[in-house]
Amino acid sequence: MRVRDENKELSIRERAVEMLVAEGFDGLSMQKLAKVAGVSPATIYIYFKDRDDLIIQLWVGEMKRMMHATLEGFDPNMSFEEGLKVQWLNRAKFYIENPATAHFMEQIKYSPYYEKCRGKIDKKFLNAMGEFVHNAIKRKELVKLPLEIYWAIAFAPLYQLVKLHMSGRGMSGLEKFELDEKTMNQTLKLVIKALRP
Amino acid sequence: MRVRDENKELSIRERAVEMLVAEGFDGLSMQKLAKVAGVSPATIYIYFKDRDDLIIQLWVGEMKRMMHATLEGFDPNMSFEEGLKVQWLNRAKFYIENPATAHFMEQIKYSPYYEKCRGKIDKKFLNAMGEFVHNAIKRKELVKLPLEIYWAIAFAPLYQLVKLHMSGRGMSGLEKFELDEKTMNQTLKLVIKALRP
DNA sequence: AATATAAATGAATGAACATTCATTTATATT
DNA sequence: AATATAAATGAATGTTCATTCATTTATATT
Repeated sequence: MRVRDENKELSIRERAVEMLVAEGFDGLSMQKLAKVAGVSPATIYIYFKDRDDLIIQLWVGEMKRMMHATLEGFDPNMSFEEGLKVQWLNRAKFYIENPATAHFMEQIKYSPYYEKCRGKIDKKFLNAMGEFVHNAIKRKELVKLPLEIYWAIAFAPLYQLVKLHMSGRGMSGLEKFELDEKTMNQTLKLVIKALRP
Repeated sequence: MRVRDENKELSIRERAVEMLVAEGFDGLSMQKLAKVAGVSPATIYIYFKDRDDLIIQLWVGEMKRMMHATLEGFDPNMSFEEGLKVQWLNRAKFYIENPATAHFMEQIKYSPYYEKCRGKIDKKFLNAMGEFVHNAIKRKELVKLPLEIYWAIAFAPLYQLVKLHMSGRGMSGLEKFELDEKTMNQTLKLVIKALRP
C-alpha cells in the first residue's frame, strides 16, 4: 500500500495556524488552505474528519508542544520561587519563539471551539500544577488561596505582556514595546512579592 | 422623508454580539443576522457599510459603554489604592453584568479586526489612566514602573478571573467557580501588595 | 393634500464555501 | 513481477455567503 507522506500533514497544520492567525476563523477556508499547503482539498480530509476536527486537532497538537516546553526542568517539589520562575521563563520563551502558536491558542480560548478543546487538556499537567501549589502552601512559601487566584496572579500578567510584545506596541499604541529580560524579571519579582506570605 | 427606526439598529447590534459570542466569527452571517434581528438583509447595509464595518462599529459602541462604566466615580487624583479599587470593581461589575459584551471584546482582541479597532480607543481614557499612574508614582504610593507592567499586574488577573467566572468552571474544568465579592477582594489585596513600594 | 426623500424591503446575483467521488498513483507485501 | 491497499488527486456538487437593486413605504416639509 502507498504510505502517508508525513510532510503533508505537517504542512497542512503549519499553514492552517498561520492562516488562522493572519485571517481569523472566517478567513480559513479548506480550498485556500489546500492551495498554500500544496495539497488537494481532498487530501485534508484524509488527515482530518472535517473543518471543525482540523481546528480542534490543531489545538491539541500545539497545546502538547506548549506544555512540554513549559515543564522543561520543572519539578512539583521545587521551592515556590524557583518553580514559578522556571515555568514563567519557559512559557515566555515558548510564546516569544512561537508567536503564531501563542496567538492561535488565545484565539481559540474565546471562540466556541474552546468548549470542545478544554476537556482534552492533559491531566498530568493539571496534576503537576495542583501538586506544586499544594506543596508551596504547606511549606508556607505561598499564601493560602484557591488555584484560580494563584493562576490569575501568577500567569495572567505574563500573557498580557506577551500580547503587547507580539503587537510590538505599548499601551497607547504609539510607542514600541518589547518584552525583554529586564521587563520580565521586574514583573516576576512583583508577582512573587504578591504571592509570598 | 421617512425617519430611521432606532430600534432596528439596536436590534441588529444586540443580535450581532450575541451571534458572534455563540457562533464565532465564522458563524456570523448577514442573512442569519437579518432574520434574528427581524429586518431585511438590505436594511443592515443602511446602518453599516459592510460586514467588516459592522463588526468594527460593534466594538466601538461596546468599548464606549465599557469605558463609561469603568470611570464611574473615578478621578485621576484619587489615592492609588482608592483609584485602583474603584476601577477594579467597576470593571468587574460591568463584565459580570454584560457577559456577552465582555466575551465579544476579548474575541476581537485576538482577531485581525483588532488592528482596525485599536486606533479608535478614546484618548481621554488613556490620558486619565496615564495621569493616575503618574500621580501615584510621584506620591510614592506606587512602585516606579512602565505603564505596561502596571497594567499587566493590575488588570490582567481580573480578566482571567472573569474568564473563569463566565465559563462557570474552575481550573480543572470540573468544579464550579464564581467570582464573588470575597474572591475579588482577596485578589485585589494581593495586587495592591505587589504594586505598593 | 401633494411632494420629496430617505428608510425599508424581498428577491436576485455571482462568488466562495465545505465536502465528496471516481480515478490515478505509490509502495509494502507476496 | 504481480497484487493489494491506502494515499492522493482534480473536478464536481449543492449550499451558503455578502452584497445589490428595483420597488414600496412612511414621514417631514411644502
